[in-house]
Amino acid sequence: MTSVTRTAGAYHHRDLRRALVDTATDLVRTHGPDGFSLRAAARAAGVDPAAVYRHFTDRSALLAAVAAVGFERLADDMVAGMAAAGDAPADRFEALGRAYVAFALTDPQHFRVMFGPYGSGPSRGADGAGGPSAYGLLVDALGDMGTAGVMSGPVEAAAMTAWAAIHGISTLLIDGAVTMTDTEADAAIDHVIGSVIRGLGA
Amino acid sequence: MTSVTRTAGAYHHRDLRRALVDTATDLVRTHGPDGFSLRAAARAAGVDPAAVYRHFTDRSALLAAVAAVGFERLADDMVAGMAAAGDAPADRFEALGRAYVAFALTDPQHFRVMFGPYGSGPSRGADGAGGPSAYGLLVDALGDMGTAGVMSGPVEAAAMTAWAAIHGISTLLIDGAVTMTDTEADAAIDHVIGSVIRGLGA
DNA sequence: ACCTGAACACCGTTCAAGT
DNA sequence: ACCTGAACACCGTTCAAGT
Repeated sequence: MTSVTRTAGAYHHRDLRRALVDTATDLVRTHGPDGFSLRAAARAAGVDPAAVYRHFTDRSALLAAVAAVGFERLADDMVAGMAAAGDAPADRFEALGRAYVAFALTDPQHFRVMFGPYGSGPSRGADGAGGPSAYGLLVDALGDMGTAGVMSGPVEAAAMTAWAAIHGISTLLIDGAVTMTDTEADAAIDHVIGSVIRGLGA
Repeated sequence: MTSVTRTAGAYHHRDLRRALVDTATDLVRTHGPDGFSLRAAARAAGVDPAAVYRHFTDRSALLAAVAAVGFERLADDMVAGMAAAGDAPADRFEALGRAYVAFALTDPQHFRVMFGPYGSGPSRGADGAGGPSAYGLLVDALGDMGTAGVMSGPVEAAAMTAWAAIHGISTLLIDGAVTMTDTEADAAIDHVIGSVIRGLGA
């Protein structure tokens, strides 16, 4: 009898909420926010569409959960990039910026949901996983640069400006606002990141 | 008899294509790209949904036309801002940047369509009205700065970097990625534009 | 407590038919 | 040449009903 090993509350799904977020994330990454549907996510999870409303208030709440997953992954990528970059604050900041752009170019659809009308921004990433938020990492990296004397001025203002530049080049590239070859795009990324670091200079 | 004054081919609409673009633009500006529907645009224009396909291949083609209207308006705003700013190249560039951010904050839904998966970018603005494109204006303004000796380096690279910063702060502000008061937002815009101009400095 | 089934008011798109 | 009308396969959301 399998009923013996069955854990309580695991009749249809051990964790439908988690299953829905996982399948929704996959659907968004492959088909984009517009191609994504609540019904398709329910279908992929093997449940009736109405079952989704037991765990999310509506379609946009499910997309917000997908966005939160994205911010956790982005923060992870930034931490990994900084770890590989070494100890020099400017190097660590550059690695953080490159991880940000790389995430956007690797996973444009996910990135779009994170900054679309759904996800409530990068501070959201702190919830759930308990890790640092993407924005917190940026502020910390700039704070380290200030301490090391390779940056001047208030950290918050510098953070907004640096973030705007890095976010801007990311969105321009993934939205195809400008037609570029891969090598041209790399040069543009280099130029933006170099310009940001020079702009922060003490 | 009214039939005497009727012009040829004006039975149902003098220009259904234009009427559809106008109503679609209004719908996008009030309800956003997601709230917009081809059927609602047809309803507002007083025609059957199927009639839209006589003028546009599909829903996204209609949205692309809305985006093109947006790029024409953006270029107009930039020209007006520069005209009011005077003759100094750096002042004119600053006015251009401020017009860009102001457009995004005033008409966020339209701005979103322009840079979403639909509109094919700002170079599109050159078509139709015959006016200059938003990107062309940016490149020209930077070229003038180079001629005046207040900017160094290649224009194309500088244009991408400046555009990224200005576009970035625009999208971060309208997507609510960071929560700010109006005065904080103004300060952030000032900081970004100042940083861009300083970064261009010869 | 959690999920199903059927229903409602919408979509985008197609195609034959009207004028 | 341009538009209508009806149809198709989808949506998001709600609500009574099942277990």
